[in-house]
Amino acid sequence: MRDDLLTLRGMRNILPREKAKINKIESEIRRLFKVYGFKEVETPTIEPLELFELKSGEEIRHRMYRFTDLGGRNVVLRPEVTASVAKLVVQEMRSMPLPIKIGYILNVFRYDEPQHGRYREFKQGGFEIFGSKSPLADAEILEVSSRLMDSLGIGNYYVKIGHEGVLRAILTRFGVEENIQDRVLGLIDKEKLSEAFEILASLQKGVEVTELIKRLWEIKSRNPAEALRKAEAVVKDIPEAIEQLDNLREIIELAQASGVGEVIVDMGFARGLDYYTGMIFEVYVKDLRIAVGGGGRYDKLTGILGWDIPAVGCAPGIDRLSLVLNDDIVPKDDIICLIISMVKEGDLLASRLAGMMRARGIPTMVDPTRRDLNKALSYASKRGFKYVAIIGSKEVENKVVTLKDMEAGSQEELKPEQIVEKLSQYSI
RNA sequence: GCCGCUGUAGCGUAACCAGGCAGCGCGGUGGCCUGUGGAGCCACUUGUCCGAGUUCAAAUCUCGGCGGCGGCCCCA
Repeated sequence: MRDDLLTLRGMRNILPREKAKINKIESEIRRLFKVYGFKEVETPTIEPLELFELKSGEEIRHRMYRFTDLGGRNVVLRPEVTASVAKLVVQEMRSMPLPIKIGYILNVFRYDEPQHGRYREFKQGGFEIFGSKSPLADAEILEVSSRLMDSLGIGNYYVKIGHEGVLRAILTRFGVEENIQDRVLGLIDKEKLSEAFEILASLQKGVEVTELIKRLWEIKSRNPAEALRKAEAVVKDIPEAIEQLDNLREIIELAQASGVGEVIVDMGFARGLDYYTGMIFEVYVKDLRIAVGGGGRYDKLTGILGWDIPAVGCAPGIDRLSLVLNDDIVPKDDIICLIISMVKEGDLLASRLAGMMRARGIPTMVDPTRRDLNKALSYASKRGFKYVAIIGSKEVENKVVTLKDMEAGSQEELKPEQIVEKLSQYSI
């Protein structure tokens, strides 16, 4: 293989076994689209650079595949889908009744260093609800994320949940501007608290705000009620923050009522995307360090694009789900019968039989090689086919086909119609 | 962007530490064997990631690049 033609770093070929798992995950996601009323859409792979400069956050921004197209436009391969879908809704769906529920399954591109579960091209599913501020919408997003895990048979997962509104309410109370808030939350997200505090200190915001954030940041618990109680005690003098906490409590209660699995509340949790305004979460599988999905509320994003409606959504990571999925979740599907025509005069009968089988939906293959019967049987054996249909000069003469059961080793001479009938139980 | 491990045929590996003819298994192709001997036998197929350095001699030692795997960061 010429090494200048090798697959690019971070890109990969997806082989049949892996692809079958991915298909399984996608079909579960599409089933949930229908069960929950999300309409699937597709957005362009290439978007204007500006779309993601707006609110996607520093982390994603400097990992974009960006280039100038032949028309001189600054463009990127989408690093995420939410901004595109928000734009789609603003651009195309202004006359639709709210709420608008949109789903997607699309590939995205980020120029990260590849490692376990991280590629430069990967696939996300997505569930987005536009036009509702209600905690019911937040809870539904948590519910559908959780339901996907259940329906894929992934039991050992938990949801890490936080709320950017609480932190933002505190910062707003102390007069910190929004773009500074984005930076501070970004640093808190990276657990670089001291750097976040340096920014606040340089703005002369006093020690009180850093103290509040620090105490809030320390609250992490598997017991949501307990975490919320502690958080309330911290922000008791800031009504706007209390309001946000109440919102989080309501969301968690609704989510648990609908059957969301284990929840861990983390008040110091922020996310790298700047557009989040409220509840945020990530889904983790135990024993795997990386998130298999995430999401949150982003009430300001569509406003920037020209239609001010609240929104909440999530994105399951299809490749990462595949990583934790057992191979045996996908049924083996393979050819049931290999038709071997040993002489040229048998080809016509072979074609006729193959046509009849396939019309009935029986997975059938005609051996196209005209090799020794031994080798053809060897091929069928290695591939695990259930039956071979042998057509030689003897069969042509008697207008029959020898059907051999590869597992039992037995065989019988049958008319083509009889073979179709016998194997019709395998039709798909 | 940073760090660690690693790189031998299509795949899996031996030889590497301690420099001296690159070997094996699987696969693939062709042939032999009257059409079921799903086997066997024979033959063929293809390789030391790239580039410098040390050396009489480099798959082996050194350096750099590239790739793979993994970790940090971030996420999906």
